[in-house]
Amino acid sequence: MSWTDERVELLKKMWGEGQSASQIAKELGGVTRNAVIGKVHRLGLSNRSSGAAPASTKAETKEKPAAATPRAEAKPKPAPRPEPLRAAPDPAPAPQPAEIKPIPARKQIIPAGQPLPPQPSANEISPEALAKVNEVEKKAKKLSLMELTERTCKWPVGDPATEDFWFCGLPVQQGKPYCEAHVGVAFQPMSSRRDRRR
DNA sequence: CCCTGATTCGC
DNA sequence: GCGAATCAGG
Repeated sequence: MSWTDERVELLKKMWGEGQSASQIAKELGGVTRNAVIGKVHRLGLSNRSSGAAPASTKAETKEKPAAATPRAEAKPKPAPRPEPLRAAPDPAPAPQPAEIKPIPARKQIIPAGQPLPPQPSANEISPEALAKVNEVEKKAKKLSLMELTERTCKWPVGDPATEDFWFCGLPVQQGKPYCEAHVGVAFQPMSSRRDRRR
């Protein structure tokens, strides 16, 4: 893959929105996060500070005081970040890019991708599996929607309409959207579902 | 371990 | 210009 105008544009857009290099890489496809980062630097649109807030979980600015790298020795590192001139008082803290509106006004839509959340309905599920879940939920990482990744259990817990709502977040089972315990209640073998009829 | 961005340097 | 390898850190 090469950096066509379209791809560069998407890169700029996503980077501007605070997306991580790896997320951008996945979106673009055919490139690694390294490639994305490299491109970002070459484009000179490194520091994401345009008066906008982090927008995402992690979006800090790293500072390199002087870490002695084994290979290169002399590294001219003058001004890390100028940003002096510009008398612009501009008190407005939130510029509003006018395009990023991930979450509309909606009430509380649950999350996710596609097959997700069947809350355990207390019945129809093997007692063992239920016990397991209840046990695991205590150890859950209680992630917010934004914190979910491909490797975190996406099992929702609690009432979305309440503050007491979170996602399990434990390590998922290979290829599944949930952790082991939740996979247990999410994927019922047809056989065991039968005769459990109340 | 998972992840983040930053930098270097051979291609 | 590109990006893997590496570094530094959360």
